[in-house]
Amino acid sequence: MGTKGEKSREHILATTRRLVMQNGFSGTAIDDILAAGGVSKGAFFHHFKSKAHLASELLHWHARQDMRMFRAMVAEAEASHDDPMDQMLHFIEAFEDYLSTSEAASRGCMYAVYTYENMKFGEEVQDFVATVLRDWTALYIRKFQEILDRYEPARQVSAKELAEMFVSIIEGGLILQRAYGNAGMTARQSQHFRGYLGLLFPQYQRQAATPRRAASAA
Amino acid sequence: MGTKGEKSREHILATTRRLVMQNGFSGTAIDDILAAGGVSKGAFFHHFKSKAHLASELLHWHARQDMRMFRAMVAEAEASHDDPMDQMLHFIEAFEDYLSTSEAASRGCMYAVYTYENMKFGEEVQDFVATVLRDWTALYIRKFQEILDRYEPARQVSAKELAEMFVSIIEGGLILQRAYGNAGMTARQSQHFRGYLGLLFPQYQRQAATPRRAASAA
DNA sequence: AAAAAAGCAGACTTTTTGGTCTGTAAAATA
DNA sequence: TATTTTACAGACCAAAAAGTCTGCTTTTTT
Repeated sequence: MGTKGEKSREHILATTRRLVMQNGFSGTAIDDILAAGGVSKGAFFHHFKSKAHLASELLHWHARQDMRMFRAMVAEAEASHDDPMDQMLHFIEAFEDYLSTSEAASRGCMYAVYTYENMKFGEEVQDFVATVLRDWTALYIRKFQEILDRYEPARQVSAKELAEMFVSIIEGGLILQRAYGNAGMTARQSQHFRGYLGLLFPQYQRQAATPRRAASAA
Repeated sequence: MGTKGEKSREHILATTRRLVMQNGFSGTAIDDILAAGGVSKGAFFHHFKSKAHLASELLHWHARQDMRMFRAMVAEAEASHDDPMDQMLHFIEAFEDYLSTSEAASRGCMYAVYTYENMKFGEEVQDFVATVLRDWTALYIRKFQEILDRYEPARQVSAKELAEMFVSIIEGGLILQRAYGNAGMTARQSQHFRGYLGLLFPQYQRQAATPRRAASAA
C-alpha cells in the first residue's frame, strides 16, 4: 500500500474534481491542475498516464465515494424507519441537508459534466456514467416499489418513473442553482417533490403524522 | 444587409451549435468547426473576432431563436384555449412533441452546456444565461399564477416553484436522456408532470374532460 | 464603370497544452 | 546496510490550438 503515493494521487483527483466542476473537463488543462494543487508535472504523470486516463480514474473515484455515501444514507434511513415511505422521506431530507451543506455537491453533478461533454470520452466512460446513473435510480426504484406495494397511489404511476423524476429534479435543480448562483434551489425542488409524494399517497398522510427525525424504529 | 455574409455567419453558428452540444464549448476547437462546416479560417475570423466572442454570439443567437419559438408556442396555446390550465397543458404537450421531434432539442440544452462550463466565460455570458433561464421560467410563472388564481391547489404551492419544477424536470430529463441515449425520456417526465398537475388541481379535472387539440376557442 | 468595402482563402505565427525524459530523494525490500 | 523500487521535480518537446496577415474575389456604393 503506497500510503504516500496514494495520498498525493487523491490530492490530484480532488483538485481535478474541483476544477472540472467549474470549467468542465476539456476546459481544465493539466497545467491548471498542477498550479491549483501545487503538483509537479512529473508527479502527475507518475500517477496518470494521460488526460484520458485521468478522466476515467476521476469518474470512477468520484462514483465510488458518491455511491458509498448514498448507500450509507439509504441504510441510515432504512435503519431508522420501518415504513418505506418514512424511509424515503427521511432519505430525501438527509439528501437535502447534504445538498445545502456540502460545498462540493452544491456546485453541480459530476455525471452531468461528463454527460454534456460525452462525445469527448470513450465508450467505457460513457457507459460507466450511464451505469452509475442507473444504479442511483435503481436505489429509488426499489424504495418506490415498496411504497407502491403498500400504498395506493392517487394516480397510476410506476416506481421507475417516480425514481427518474426525482433524479431529474435533482439534476435540473443543480443546473438552475448553478446558473442563478442560488444555493438552496435544488433542496427546494426536492421539498416540492416530497409534497407531491404526500399528494400521491394520501393514505400515508393519515397513517403517520410526524414520523420523521426519530431513530428508534428497528 | 449583408445577405451573403449573414448567411455564412449563421452557417458557422449552426455548425458550432451542433459541435458544442456534443463536446461542450472548450471541447470544440475552431478547426473542428471549420472542418465540419467547410469554412476557411479567414471566413471565420472575419465574422468572429475570437473564440470568446463566438461563445457570446452563439449564446445570444441561440437564445433569440429559442425564445421566439417558445413565445410562439405559448401564443398558440393561449389562442386555442381560454382556460389557463388548458393553455398550460396544450403548451406542455406541444413542447413534448418538439422534444421528441427536433433533432437539436433532443440532444440537450444549450444553457446547461454553458452553465456547466461557466467559469470559462465572462460575467456577461454567465449573466445572460441566468437571464434567459429566468425569462423562460417567467413564462411559466405567469401561466401558473393564472391557474392558481382560478383553481384551488390540493396543497399549498407557489407559481414560482411550479415553474421552476417544470424547468428542472426538463433540464434533468435532458441529462438522463443523453446519458442513457434514450430519446423520449424527457417527454415522459413531462407527461408525469402533467399528471401531477391533474392531482394538484382536482377541480380542473371535473371541469374539462378533453379540452385538448382544438383550436376553436377564441 | 470606378472605387470602395465586404467576404473570403489559406499560409504563417504564437501560445497553449499534452506528454516525454533525465535525474534525484525517499521508501520499501532484500 | 545495500539495493531496488516508488515518488517525485522540472526542463524539454511536439502537437494542437488560437489568432494574424496578405492577397484575391465578390459585392456594394458612387
